[in-house]
Parts: sequence; C-alpha cells; structure tokens
Amino acid sequence: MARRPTSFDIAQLAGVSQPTVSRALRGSKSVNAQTRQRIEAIARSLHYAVDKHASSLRSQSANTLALLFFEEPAEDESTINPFFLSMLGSITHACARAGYDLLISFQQLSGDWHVDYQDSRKADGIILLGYGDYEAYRARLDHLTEQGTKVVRWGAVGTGPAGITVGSDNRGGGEAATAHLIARGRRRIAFLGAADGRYPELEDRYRGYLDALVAAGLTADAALQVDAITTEDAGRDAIAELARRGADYDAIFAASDSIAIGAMRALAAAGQSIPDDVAIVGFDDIASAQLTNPPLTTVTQDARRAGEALVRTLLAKLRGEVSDDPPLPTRLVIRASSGA
Amino acid sequence: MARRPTSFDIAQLAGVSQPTVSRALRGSKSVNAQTRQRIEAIARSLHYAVDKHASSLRSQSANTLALLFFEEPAEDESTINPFFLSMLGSITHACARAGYDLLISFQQLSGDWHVDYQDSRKADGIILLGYGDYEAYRARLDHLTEQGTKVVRWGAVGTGPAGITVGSDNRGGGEAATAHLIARGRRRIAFLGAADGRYPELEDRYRGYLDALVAAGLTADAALQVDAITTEDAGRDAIAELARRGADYDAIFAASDSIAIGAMRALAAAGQSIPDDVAIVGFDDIASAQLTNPPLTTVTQDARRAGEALVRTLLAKLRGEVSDDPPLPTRLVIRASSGA
DNA sequence: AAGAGACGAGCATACGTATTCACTGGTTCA
DNA sequence: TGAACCAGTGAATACGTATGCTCGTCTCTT
Repeated sequence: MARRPTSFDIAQLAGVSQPTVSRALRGSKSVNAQTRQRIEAIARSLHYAVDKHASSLRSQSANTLALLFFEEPAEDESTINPFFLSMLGSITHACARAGYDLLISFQQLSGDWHVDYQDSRKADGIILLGYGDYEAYRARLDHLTEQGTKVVRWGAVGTGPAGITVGSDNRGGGEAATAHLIARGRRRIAFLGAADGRYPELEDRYRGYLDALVAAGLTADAALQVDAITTEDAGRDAIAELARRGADYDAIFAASDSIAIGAMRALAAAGQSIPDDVAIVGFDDIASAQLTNPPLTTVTQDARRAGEALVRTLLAKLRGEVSDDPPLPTRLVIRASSGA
Repeated sequence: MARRPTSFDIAQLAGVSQPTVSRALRGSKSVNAQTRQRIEAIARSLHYAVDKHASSLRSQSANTLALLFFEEPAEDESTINPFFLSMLGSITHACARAGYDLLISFQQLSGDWHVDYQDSRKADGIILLGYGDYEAYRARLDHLTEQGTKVVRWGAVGTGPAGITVGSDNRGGGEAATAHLIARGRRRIAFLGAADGRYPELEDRYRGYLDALVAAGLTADAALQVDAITTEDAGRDAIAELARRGADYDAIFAASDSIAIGAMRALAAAGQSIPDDVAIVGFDDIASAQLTNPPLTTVTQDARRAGEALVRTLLAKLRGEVSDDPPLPTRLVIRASSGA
C-alpha cells in the first residue's frame, strides 16, 4: 500500500516546485500552459487528488455545505417530512455541480448545532430544513451570522432576517386550493393547520384560504379552523376535534399532505365518503398523494427548484452577494379527492 | 467579528502549553484532572471547538463517513429508492452517535466516486447504497480497498468480498411472501423481478420464491417469471409482458414495492380486481405500501436496524475488526392485497 | 539512601496545501 | 540605451492541531 502522492511528489516528477503544482491544478493563469498540462498529466497518472483537509486548513474554507433537518423532539427517527426529503436529491446535485461537499445531519431545533458547524469550521454554509418558528432559533442564528457563517433556510418568505429565507408562495397556493373547492360548489370549508405564528408557512396557507373565502364573498367560521402540525396523527386528531365541535363542513383544505392523509383515514373510518361527503385538498404533493384513495388533490411545490434555489442563494451569500428571490410558484394538481 | 479562538489562546489563558490543551480536550489521561477542568471551562466560555481540518490533517483521519447512493444513469434526480431513503435517518443518527460526520452524495455506479473519496481523504469510510451487480464496480472497490479505505454496502449477503456486505434475509422473505400466497390458495404465482445475477438481492428473493413452491410441491413455470428492475414503470411493463405471453396467473410476488405498485396500477387499468382476480405481495414496506388500494401486503425490512448495522459494521472495520453479521430478519406484513 | 518508576507538562515537529514576496530573463517604450 | 514592465517560477511561510520525545519532580521500593 504505497503512500498517497502529495503535491511535492508531483512537483518532483514534473521538475517544478510544489507551489507551481498547486497553482497549476487550481487553474492559476500565471502558470505556463505547457507546464500545466505536464503537471496535470502526472497528477492524473498518479491518481493524485488534493488533500481536502490540508487545502481547507490553508485556505480557511471548508468547501462544504451542511444540510440540517430539524426534527420534532418527540418524532420518530425515521419519519422525516417527505417533502423535505424530496429536496434532498436536487440539493445534493446542486452542491456537487458547484464543487461543494454536503454534510447532512438531523438536529433538534433547540440543540447545539450552531456550535458544531461554525466553531469547528465544518461547513462554509448551512441549509436549514424544517418547520418551526424563526424565533425558536433566532439566538443561534444570530450567533452564526455574527461569526460569518452563511445560512439559508426553507420557510415563509418575509419572515426572519432578509435574504436568508427561500420558500414557496404558500399564500397563493392556499388561495388556489380553497378557490378550487369553492368552484366545486363547496361552501363550508375547514382548514386543518396552524393558524398562529408558530408555523409561518402554514399560517401563510391559512391567509391564502381566507383570501379565497373573501374573494368569493364567504365568511370564515372559526369553528372550522383546527390547529394541526404536519403529521398524519395531527390530521386524524383534527377530524376528531371537528366532530367534537359538531362542526358542519363539506370540504377540507389541509395545510399539508400528511395532515390530509391522516384526515382521510379518519374520515374513511367514520364512514364518510370522499369526495361526496367531504372534498379534500392537501399541500406539498408528496409521492403518497397519488396513492391515496381517492387520489389527493394537492398543491405542488417544486422540490427540485426549491433545492436548487436554496443552494444557489447560499452560494451567492458565500460570494458576498445578496439575492432575494421571490417565492417559488406553486401549482394546483387536481385529482379525485376534491370532486369529479 | 473576533478571530476564532485557537488552542494557543486557550493555552495562554490557562497558563499551559498548546499541546496540553490538545491533550486535555481529547481526554488524554496524562493531564492532571484539575488542569483539564480549567482548560475545559475556558474552552467552553470561548465557544472553542477544535478546527476540523487542522485536526484531520494532523491525525490523518477525517472523522467522517460518506454515504453514496447509486442511481441508475437514466433515473430522474428526485426518484430515489424509497427504501434507501428510509435508511437515511438511522444512518445519520448512528453516525452522529459515534461522533462522525456524514457526507452524502449521489453517484453513477460507473463514475469516479472512488477517486473523489479515497484520494482526497474526504471520508474514512464509505457506505454504498443501491441495487446493482457487484461486478459492475468491483474494480473501483478494489482500488479503494487497496488504498485502505473501508467500505460497506447494502446488498445480498454472500456476494462480494467478505465482511463488506450488510443485507436482509431476502431469500427467507421471498419464501414467506410466496408461502403466504400459497396458503391463501393461490397456485399460479408470477414473480416480477430480475432472476439473473445482475441484481443479487432480487435473485435471492426469487430463490425464496422457488423454495416456497418446492415446499408446497408446486413446480415453477418460466412463463410466470418476468424481469423487472425496481421501479413502478418496470412493474407496469411486467404486467404488459405477462399479458403478451397470455400467461395465466392468480397471484404476483413482486420483488419490490415499487414494482408491485406499478403492477397494481396496470392491473387496475386492465379492469382486474385485487385481490380477487390477482393477489399481490411486495417487498420493502415503503410508506406508500399502506396507501395503495387495496393496501399492499409486503415484506418488511427493518430500515432502522439496517442503517445501524451498516454504520456499526463500517466503524468496526475502521477499528480493524471484522464483523460478519448474519442477514437481518424480514417480516411479512399482511394487508388486503393478498386476500382477506 | 539511592535508583526506579510514574506523573505531568513543555519543546519541537509534521501533516499537505495555498499564498505572499522576491527573483530572473526577456520585452517594450521613451 | 536605460528604465519600466511582465510572464513565469521558486523560497519561505502560515494554517491549527496532534504526538514523539524529553525533562523535572515526586513517590515508592530495596
């Protein structure tokens, strides 16, 4: 097992000095083209690759991004929000294209993740994925920002510090979903999802829901709004809560597909027919949405563009640029759960 | 924005030398307990954390594992095999518990991933996830092994070099699935999935299928075996192929849930009733399996234990130990698709 | 009472790269 | 014809940590 070749080895074989090798391989223009080619050929033949740690230590940049999933404390390890997972592919590819490595980690919102990444120089920038109130981690975020670590997060555009939030047009999506139900003749539309500030994205979807009601001349009924975080259990519980209230409703707009799926199960168990008795629309368009019975009408967020936008924004911040993208468009996908 | 503290800063404040700080923080026993506590207190108050790159460079170990998903060349970025994705959580947590960082990357089986990770010292060990014949990347794997990089992969236990493969009891699972269909009175059971050597795991499931047939005194009919890789499209195509052959079958054992779901769609489109006309059993128990109509009977692989076993095996290899675990047990989950 | 350990800590150095500065020989311009 | 310049390269050094070696001070043994 021969020792790994270093830039000194290449230098010796090429008859140049080590700095020249370093410059040649990094594409510095102050190296003669012939010399560069000779060096590159030798490097290739020796399977030489720059030592990442030495390079990072010297240049003070990790060439690495970190992807942090925030999970609810009580949550099972394996139940990651499917929509976030669907971003994984495009985030990974976008990083690779930019020449960055990607570290991945699951964290409690309340944990010490800020120390781990900033203070140990593991990553140049961090992507935060997870629902949750910005206030809950503002202090940690501030610490990172002060230290110069760049951060972007998926969330409700307009909340949090400027230029760090990338997100979908939740309000527009919520309006489209609700307007669709209204167009199908529904009038008593329940909203399942947090309407308070703890989940700004869900709140925006609720605003869109209200927008649509107003536009149609309908008034919102507080009895038809049930708090639910984005899990199937929450969807199930929400149906129970509606029943407890004796609420009268002919449609549901669920703030996420997971909630919708939980609700559909509970409705089916209660002998309710979908969409005849209750029409339902979700949000996210996770893979499972096509498989429910009936298939779930939902609002698509483009996970690929979302992931790419996150990486693009973060890389821009690393270069010192400010890029404040508008919210990503959403699109209503009509399936059977909202009526024929 | 103050400069990051280094071990020299800590040393000065503690009135000791830099090496002592290093030793104290790494828990070397040759540091006086009081001294250590003093150093630790100072480090904490300064938010000091060991610089990862300097540490890795000096110690020649990255303290990082890499998780490589192999994707089919033609595959869409976003369609990652759901079963592999479900391992992500437990792999990530297992790494974190062991104090390792986790790099993640998607790669073509045929690409240059071996160079990227070994030659640049990015990771101490690599976890390979993806179906595919071992022969297809034997050369790259050999290169890594020669260089001393440790590798484990998810696959068919018994294939590939000793001690690097962690996998489920595919044969046992295949037998259980098929035996279940036989117990339900089915006699003409089709197998959807590769039976040749290209996908050893699927081949093992096929062997289990044959085991069950033999045990029941049935003979396998070659007309009922259709090659299918693990995608929904392949499942759809397989049903078309059976129809083309004019095959007579009353049940299907699909080598993966994705195949099964594709097959179910095709059957439904053809007006066939599940399970009355055709009973069906899948393999993997991905999340979507609960949502199909009817819900899919399938063979569960314990994704959490799988991920943990991969990490445990890899860490053992890093310590120079050899651990050859037996295949992980599988379990039949009976739902409606296989009959009442 | 003297040698042998054990303990605790410092000195020097190595890990492999990137970058600043200085230098050489040739070219250009006034 | 000399001064200013440029392309191309090497020498020296810094990045922050971990570790082998050395050394002094105690304690313990014989």
